[in-house]
Amino acid sequence: MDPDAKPIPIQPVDRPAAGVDAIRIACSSCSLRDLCMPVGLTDEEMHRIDSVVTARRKVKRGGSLFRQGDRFESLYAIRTGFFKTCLSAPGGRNHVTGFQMAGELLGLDGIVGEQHGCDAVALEDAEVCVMPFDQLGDFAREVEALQRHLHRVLSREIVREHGVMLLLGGMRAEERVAAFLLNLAQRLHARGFSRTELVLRMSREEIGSYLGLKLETTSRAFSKLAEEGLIEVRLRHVRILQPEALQRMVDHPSWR
Amino acid sequence: MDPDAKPIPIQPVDRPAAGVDAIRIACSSCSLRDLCMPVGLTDEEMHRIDSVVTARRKVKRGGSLFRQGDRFESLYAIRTGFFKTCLSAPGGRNHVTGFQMAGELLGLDGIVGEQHGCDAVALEDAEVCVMPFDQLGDFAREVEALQRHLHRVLSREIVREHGVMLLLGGMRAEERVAAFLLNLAQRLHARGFSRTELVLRMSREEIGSYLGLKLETTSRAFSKLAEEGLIEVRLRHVRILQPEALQRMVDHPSWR
DNA sequence: CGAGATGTTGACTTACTTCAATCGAGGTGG
DNA sequence: CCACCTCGATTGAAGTAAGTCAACATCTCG
Repeated sequence: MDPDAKPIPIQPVDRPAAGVDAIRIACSSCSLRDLCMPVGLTDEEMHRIDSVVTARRKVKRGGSLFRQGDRFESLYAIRTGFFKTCLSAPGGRNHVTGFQMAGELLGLDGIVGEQHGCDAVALEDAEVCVMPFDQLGDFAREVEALQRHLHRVLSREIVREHGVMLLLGGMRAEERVAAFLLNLAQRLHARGFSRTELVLRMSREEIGSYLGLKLETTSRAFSKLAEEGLIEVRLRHVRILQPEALQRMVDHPSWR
Repeated sequence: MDPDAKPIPIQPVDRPAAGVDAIRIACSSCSLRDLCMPVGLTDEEMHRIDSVVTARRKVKRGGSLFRQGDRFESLYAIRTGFFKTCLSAPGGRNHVTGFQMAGELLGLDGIVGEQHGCDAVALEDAEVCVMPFDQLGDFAREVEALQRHLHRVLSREIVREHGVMLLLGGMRAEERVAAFLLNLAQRLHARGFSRTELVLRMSREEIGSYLGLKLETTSRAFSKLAEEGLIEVRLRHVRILQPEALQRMVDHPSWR
């Protein structure tokens, strides 16, 4: 089920892999810099950050970057690919707590307790930057901008989860799916993709788990939204036809 | 509806209020220190923290410590009393995101965005320590232990919300209430109260909002648990009769 | 091409909501 | 002191959204 779980080769910075991707690891020249890192760093500070991000790691589709209970040592910044984070509760049950894309951080819930609090599974072949947390902390004590950035990233995750709680606590199936699609589209758009056309990387079951719905209910909600002319769906391809109408659903849910 | 919303008098450290509570503000001599602050600080560092916590603030039952949209300037550590945090979504709807008690921090979701992301409402007369976040940050850059502590507090909140998402996403009413009661009892017990006997500070409606249930459903769940002999309920007084059985409900929910 | 995974749809069941009536505790004023 | 009121909690009956079970369609990949 999980072909390449743990022993994934680390790509050291001073010995880049051969081939097309043999680029030196450097945040200073990374196109995602504005997403992961604070803006307005001096060259000196930027150079220092380059020394914190020591390695990259590739994760194949279906493989885990880390698992619940693994020793926490690093945060990971996604360079390419798409992840889900999920909790495995006792009894074989499983709950998706989020989906993450390029430029977003993984592992924040591991800081307390020294071990990862969830699984991070790649939904497509992915590559991440490894950021040893001790070094990140050392550096954050020297550079206020980085410290502030770290605090904001943590706080943003708290706010994001508030939104999910709102969704789980008081929206009906179609509204949840609408919120999910708008959120995804907005994040993809911030990365230069279409605001209205998206390809889902996850199954109906994974979406359902995230939204607190069964897969059948999720599927029905997609169909209903399509029937109402708000979206166009064919399997994992979704086109948002009436973003304002979807937004209205999210802003004015029918109860609570 | 809200007798003392905004203009609550600040109690400066160098001019303590007259009367029984005329104690110098000092984390170093605070009984809740182990809950709010990292352990193992030197006297010097402890003294420095005392200079960060510059003021206390009293909030009457029903009053707000801060409101969604207020400018974020400080974190607050609860000294006495009990709070709820709630999001007011457009349309007059309202959702409780958490309940906080002595020794816990309020305002973490305000760090990103420079403004508070929720309302913090006192469920009983309360007093908090005001910790200006800029100063806290300055100090965290000097003392690694404080920095680590801050990171852990933020991370812990993320983990806590994961638990709530699990609850909202996949448990039935009775299981949610069981989880809620056990969590409350555990936190109260860590503060020296009984592990089995508790007085709820919040209404059925507020509990329901937190758990994603209507107040009637919440009430029914309480009654059912009582009927099954797991708890004893009289209004807001709850006695936990079979903690293990409750724990089993939480560990082995019937679906998802 | 065929097998297995993934997605859709229908019929039925269930858990929660909704609406409404009742009860009891706490507070106020005659 | 008690009648009265209000608010929160409880309980019942009816309605509904989502879950469950199952059949079928469609895509993917060896």
